[in-house]
Amino acid sequence: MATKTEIRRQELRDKLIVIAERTIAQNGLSALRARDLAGEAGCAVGAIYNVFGDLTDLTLAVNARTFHRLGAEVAEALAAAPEDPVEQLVVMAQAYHHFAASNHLSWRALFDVERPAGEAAPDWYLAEMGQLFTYISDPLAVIFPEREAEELALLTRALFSSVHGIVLLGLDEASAGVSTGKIDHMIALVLRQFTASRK
Amino acid sequence: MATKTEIRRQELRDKLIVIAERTIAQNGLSALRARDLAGEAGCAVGAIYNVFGDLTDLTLAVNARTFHRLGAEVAEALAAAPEDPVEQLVVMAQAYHHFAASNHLSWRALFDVERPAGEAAPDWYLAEMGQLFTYISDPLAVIFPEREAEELALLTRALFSSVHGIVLLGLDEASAGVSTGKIDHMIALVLRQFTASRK
DNA sequence: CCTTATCATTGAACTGCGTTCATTAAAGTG
DNA sequence: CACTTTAATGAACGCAGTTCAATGATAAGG
Repeated sequence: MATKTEIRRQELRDKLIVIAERTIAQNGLSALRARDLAGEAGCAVGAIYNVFGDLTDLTLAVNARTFHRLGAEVAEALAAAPEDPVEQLVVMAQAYHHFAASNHLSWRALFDVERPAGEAAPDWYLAEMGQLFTYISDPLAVIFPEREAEELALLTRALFSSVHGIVLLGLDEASAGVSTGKIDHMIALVLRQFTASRK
Repeated sequence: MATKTEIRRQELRDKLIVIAERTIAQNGLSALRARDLAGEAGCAVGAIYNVFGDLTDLTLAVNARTFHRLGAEVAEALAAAPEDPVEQLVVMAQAYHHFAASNHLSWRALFDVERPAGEAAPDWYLAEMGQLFTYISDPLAVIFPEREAEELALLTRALFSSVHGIVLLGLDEASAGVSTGKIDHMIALVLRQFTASRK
């Protein structure tokens, strides 16, 4: 067994993830450079490639952590939310917005990472995404008890995508000085209006 | 006057835009390379920089045309739509989806182009966007006659963003084989449910 | 504990990109 | 036609990600 080596590799792996996480959070995905990374980690550039296939793999490792933090914040908001299912949707969506706003560059890296066309998303992504969808579909099932499971699934995806779109385009302009309160307002407007007629 | 030169430059400009448009449409923004471009246009690499500041400027020129085509298709769909304002919204949103699906890589280039942080969007972008927003806010004003202008503007942006989000995430998976019909379904679901309660 | 074979680490070199700018060619002018 | 001014050229530059022959460390056997 190669314990010495394995331990060192694991330590380097962790160190690189921490550094990459900070770099992305502070300066964005485009600021992630192999030489800078090696310099900060005190290793050779080649060492990065002993531990990650390429920089995209490293970015995916960072993204997994980011997505996990996102899921945790949404779950936390849901736990503190009132019983009312509409309010739960609003609270979760605004938690999503809050996370995206407070972790803008890390959040963008979730979607800006290069993904080979037509390749399946990683398991951790599907798992976290499934968890988010459950948070949404549960209150939706209460609001729309008559709807079939299949249609509820479609509604769930549609609502998630809608909130995502509002946050995405909203933050684009928020960086140009548009108020963040308007985004929360739009989210609430859409969700409340969407659920105003429960059928 | 430098007519000879100006004509040549204009011709090169047009030729480069056509080539870049085709390259982006067929192989995506990342396939746009200065040397390939010069090779296809039969000019020197440096000539590109006599006519465009950089490749981003060229991309923006292509994007202006793409956005204009998008606006025209939405307008065309709206012209052929029924009187009912809800149906108009659905028809326009599905036209947006159809354009994005049929021009996937060109459509993505609209959003994937590098934009310097905190810099104002180009005029043509704001103009086309304003036009799209008008198409949306007109039927919305009919559906929600009680709402204030400010809130209607917010609703307009929110609905556009929602449809955009549904199309964006939907096409991501559509490239992995998910049906395009589901996207139309989600759009209709959201818009119909959103407008089911007119207050 | 030393020797040696195996494996891991290193960083200079390779490739590919956008962009520049000294050189060369063309255009305008008297 | 000579000459000045202006434009076009493409080799060269800088800066990325990635590789791999050379170097160093580790584990196994005596």
